[in-house]
Amino acid sequence: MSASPQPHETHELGLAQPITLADIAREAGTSPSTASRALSGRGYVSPAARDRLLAVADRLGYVPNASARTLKRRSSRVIGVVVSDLGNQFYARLAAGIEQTLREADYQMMVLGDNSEGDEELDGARTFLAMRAPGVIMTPVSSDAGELLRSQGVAVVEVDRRLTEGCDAVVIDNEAGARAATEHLLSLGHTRIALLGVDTEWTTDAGRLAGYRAALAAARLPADDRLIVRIPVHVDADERIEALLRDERPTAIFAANNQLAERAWRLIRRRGLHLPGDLSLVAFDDVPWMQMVDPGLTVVEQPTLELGRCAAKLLLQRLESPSLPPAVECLQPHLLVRGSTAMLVR
Amino acid sequence: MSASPQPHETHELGLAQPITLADIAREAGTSPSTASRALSGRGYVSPAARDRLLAVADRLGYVPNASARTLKRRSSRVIGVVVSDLGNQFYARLAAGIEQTLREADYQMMVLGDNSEGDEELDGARTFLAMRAPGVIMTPVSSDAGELLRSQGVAVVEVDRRLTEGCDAVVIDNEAGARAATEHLLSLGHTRIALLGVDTEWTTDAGRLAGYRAALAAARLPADDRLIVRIPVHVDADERIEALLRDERPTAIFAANNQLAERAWRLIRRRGLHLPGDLSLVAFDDVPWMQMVDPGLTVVEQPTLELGRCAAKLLLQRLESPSLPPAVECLQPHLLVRGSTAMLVR
DNA sequence: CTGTTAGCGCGTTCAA
DNA sequence: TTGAACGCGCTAACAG
Repeated sequence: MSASPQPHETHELGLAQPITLADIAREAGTSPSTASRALSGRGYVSPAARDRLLAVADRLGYVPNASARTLKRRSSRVIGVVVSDLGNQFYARLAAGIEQTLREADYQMMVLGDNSEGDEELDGARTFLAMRAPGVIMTPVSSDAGELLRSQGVAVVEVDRRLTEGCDAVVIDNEAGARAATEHLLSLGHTRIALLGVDTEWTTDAGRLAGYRAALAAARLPADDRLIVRIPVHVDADERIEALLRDERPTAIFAANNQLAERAWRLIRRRGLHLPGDLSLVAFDDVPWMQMVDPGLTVVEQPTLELGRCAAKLLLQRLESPSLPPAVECLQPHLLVRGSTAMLVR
Repeated sequence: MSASPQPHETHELGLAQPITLADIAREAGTSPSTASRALSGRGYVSPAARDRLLAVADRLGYVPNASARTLKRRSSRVIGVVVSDLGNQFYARLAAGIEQTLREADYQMMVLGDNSEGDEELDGARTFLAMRAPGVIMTPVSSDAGELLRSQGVAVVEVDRRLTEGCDAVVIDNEAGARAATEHLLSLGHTRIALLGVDTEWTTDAGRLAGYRAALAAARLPADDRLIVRIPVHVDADERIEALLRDERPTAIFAANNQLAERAWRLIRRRGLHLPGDLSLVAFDDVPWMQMVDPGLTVVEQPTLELGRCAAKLLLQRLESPSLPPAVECLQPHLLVRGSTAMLVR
């Protein structure tokens, strides 16, 4: 029966190969199946046997082989997350929100960054397919990845942007946010308001552009196309912004994301222009530096952490009930006025 | 033989179960082993068979089952990374550096955050053990995780901090950096220089403290313990910093990491103090906001991305040659003077 | 160069 | 309540 106590004092310096269910079963004098039931907590095991097994497992530092389990169960506990850029605080925060609710449900998060590149996104999808991830959350670049995933039965939720019809998604009310920003500027007397955006058809950019336009239209102001600067992904924004500053001289700028806001802010400063005296600036998405600079930036704040949490919840729900109709959540941003916007003095 | 062409027009809306090596072998009229050899590129396969196999695999969108492969090979292509806080730009950048060189070597990175909690770090280690990760890179909190990992034969490299003797590591020359910062302050005439650090025995904090002390000693200045504020992890720094500002009034502060620098900066501003007129401030570790605020912060800049790259390289090397003696790389930081430090006016 | 055989570690029948 | 047998998908021996 059970062998001698065997202190087994840690530090098995050699290439101690991992102990398996069979090992602990043998040590506890049961069959592997019983050990499996005891340690995975599914199926009947007598309390006595369970205790014995648990004790042995603990003593030997048993770590279940995730690959074997995944292979058998045909699904892992890893949820894939693919975002545009992990270095951007917006996406980092989004991931933090996701991670938080995922770990409460005992799932592992694995984050990958595409660089807003469809190819890398597709690679990521394949990685998650290979790992048999039951679900993936992404800020979609192209719909290829999502379609591939869904065609293989993995649950997908799109977050921040919405690209695929019939897919779970959680987004921000971009139009409302952009409209609020623009209206704020209009209320301060600005009429030459520039929009700095990304040139894509993503719902984020399209929505923010629409909100900007709507606000102008409501104020019966014509939209001046020269004031609408839409910069393609991966194109250096600085030139375009400089040209705007130099040639068009708006009295106010609405920057549609934190990245563009940063570029604009730096160029404004480099040019020796002052906020808000020479120019007003509003950013979509609040990140820490915007509160630290002087004057602080007026922003459209988004509930970024909540965005992530919500996406994770949606995914979890989908995993439980695959046949539910697709859900789309829309969270509200809100305007936070700081010092970078002021009354237009003429 | 091979069945009818089968267009297979995507959108297999059902729960299309993943296709396996057996599927593509059957379709190509070979045995699974040949298919394996062809697709994994190890072992002899006739060009003809290979082409056929590759074509079928491509057509069917074959994605190898990572779990099965890992189970068989007893090792995965996933390298674990565990850092203190993914939200901190320092760690984010570190991870970016790691990811970069890892992917060049065709490894996947999986990042986990402990919150400078030994427990969470240990959980992370178990996760990677479960996944059969061949190696792990970490900013160590306690040596338990590393020891567990190494006892199971997984390669470990410590980065930023060094905790375990005989372990590969890549660090910054903390002492030199701190000394440069303090000397800079001394050269400006400051004598009441406070140190804001973390209260641990980690090499980062110990090194920075030592550098600070060494500079004072070299200037034949006594170290005033009331000016040395060491804040334990997870303790709110604000109170301690406020007390320092209120009760001790140093003329200069050396903040030993970006986090503490941010807290200090905010409190200084809230108190209505001006940099560098009322107080000089130097930070260890440069992050973007430090250049954006006015005045910009004088910092000890570290090659963070390179730190990550270097750690990954070390790991890769260890994986190739497990028997090499442990290597410890030490990178040099350097002082970058901006506007937050100035001559002491009395 | 190819196919057959066997087994990685685990979970899940099914009988006992 | 337990154990024996099987198979998840892939790869490594070994024959052929």
